[in-house]
Amino acid sequence: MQGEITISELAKLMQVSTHQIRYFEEKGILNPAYTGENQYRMYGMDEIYRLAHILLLRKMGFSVQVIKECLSHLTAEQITPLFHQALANTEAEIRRLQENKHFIEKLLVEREQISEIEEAAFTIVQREALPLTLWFEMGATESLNAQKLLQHQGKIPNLFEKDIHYVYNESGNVGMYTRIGTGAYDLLLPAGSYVSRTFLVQNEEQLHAHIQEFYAHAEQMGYMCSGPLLMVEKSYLSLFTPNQLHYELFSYLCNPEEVHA
DNA sequence: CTTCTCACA
DNA sequence: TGTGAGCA
Repeated sequence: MQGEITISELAKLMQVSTHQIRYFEEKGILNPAYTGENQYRMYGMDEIYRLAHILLLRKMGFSVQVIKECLSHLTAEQITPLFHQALANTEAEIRRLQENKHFIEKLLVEREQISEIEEAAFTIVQREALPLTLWFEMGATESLNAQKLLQHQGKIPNLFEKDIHYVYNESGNVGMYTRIGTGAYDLLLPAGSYVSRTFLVQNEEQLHAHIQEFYAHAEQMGYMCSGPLLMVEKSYLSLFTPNQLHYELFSYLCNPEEVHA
């Protein structure tokens, strides 16, 4: 026995904590070469390689329990499917991080747009067709409360990171829709011209006031609004404006030419 | 510097 | 699956 190193030297060499090395020992996957008279753990080349292997497997996301089996009785054939699983898991993690990145980018873009919004301005906007999937419906006079959130939990992942579309239909109900990634949808907002207004409110009364104002404006300007009134809530934008919720009201225009003229 | 144990996230 | 505190 010659040339062995102490636990803190091994820790520094492998860029881990001494704690972690003792933890691996407690779990039975890394024993010291020997322990000295002073009870110090001492490690040689074999242990360095073994620790390197352990750290590699940890990086792949394996539990210490699984690593223990890899390093003892598992054959190469038995390990291969585990590696495929590790590959799938890290691909999933990459997708999760990509979504995270896109959301942050979207936040920054929308914050940029907030500052460009003209106060109390009604505008005509062109929209692409927008496929929406239904979350749930409620009476138009009802409001979204904690109980309702609880009842309809789980149907929409990352709800508070989404644009929530309130669609007021003729039968006096409001449908809550979000855009989901793929495939089927319950409602397709047509591409075309919409009259639109974005604003911030602190409470429900202000929101209702804005809705009334929107109707009044549409009538006054002679917009032939067809189809339902639409409202979008972007709760995540409150990150930039505490205690205020961001909304956009809009409605489809069937005669945009007359409005322009 | 090391050891161990305990509580904590 | 680790970390931090406290002790000897």
